[in-house]
Amino acid sequence: MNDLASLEEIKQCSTHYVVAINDTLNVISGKWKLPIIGSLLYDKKRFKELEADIEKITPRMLSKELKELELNGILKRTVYDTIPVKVEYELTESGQSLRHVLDTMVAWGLDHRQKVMV
Amino acid sequence: MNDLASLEEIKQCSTHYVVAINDTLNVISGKWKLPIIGSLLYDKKRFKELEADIEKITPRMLSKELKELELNGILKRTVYDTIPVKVEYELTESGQSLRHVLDTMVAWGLDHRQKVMV
DNA sequence: CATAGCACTATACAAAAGTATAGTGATATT
DNA sequence: AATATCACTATACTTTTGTATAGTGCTATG
Repeated sequence: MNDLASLEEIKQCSTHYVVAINDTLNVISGKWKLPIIGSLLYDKKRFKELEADIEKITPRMLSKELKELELNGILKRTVYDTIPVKVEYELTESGQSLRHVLDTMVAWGLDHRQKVMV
Repeated sequence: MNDLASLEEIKQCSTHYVVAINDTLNVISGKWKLPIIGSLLYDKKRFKELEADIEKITPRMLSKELKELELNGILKRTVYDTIPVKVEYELTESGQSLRHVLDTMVAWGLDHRQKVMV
């Protein structure tokens, strides 16, 4: 194994890392994803409940973000065949497992704020 | 302690959480922050080195992001009084400690990709 | 029969983030 | 004297992200 080959390996490896980090980032970044995930961490909720829970969000944004989160496998949408229809949103296993990532971010955020405020 | 009071406490507490998470997100989100931090994880580097290291970044973006990261206490800028001037960028302790957050994000990203790809 | 609630969608617009391209002022090299 | 290097900055532009406002089709209630 020469230096160039191992350099290539390092690059490919760090590329994989960056891809994985970006997968995670895409799921939680933007103005509304975190509030939505936060609101669903302990309960399933309906559209109107989310809308009431998350201050200032418009139905357009809520609808858009819910679709994206569903596509990304973070939440599950269930339509009940009642009248009027009832639609429920709940986190998937993946969505629930974000809790660990968020905890780590809370810890870093608090620690960093304390370091910077000295 | 009545129900309303404890609800208020929960809200305030989760607000603190959200603030801490956003502190962390602000430091790593955007197109170029992660590549820059990644490039500095193992070495201090000069402007031109970073520019060469990070494919397709423009000097405008590099300069802008470096400024922001410095302001946020993630990296330290050192100017050497040589001719021509030499400017070095290196991660602060806070910057280095991001490694743990990034590791958690890598783990979640890989795990999630595997779950979704089934 | 008007009004309200549910779960959204449509259209137009504004703000933020990122890109392209060129240029600065100092010195050093050919 | 022309060209190159370093560490950027300036200006104009495009793309992405988010906002504002109104409206849809359904049914239930007063």
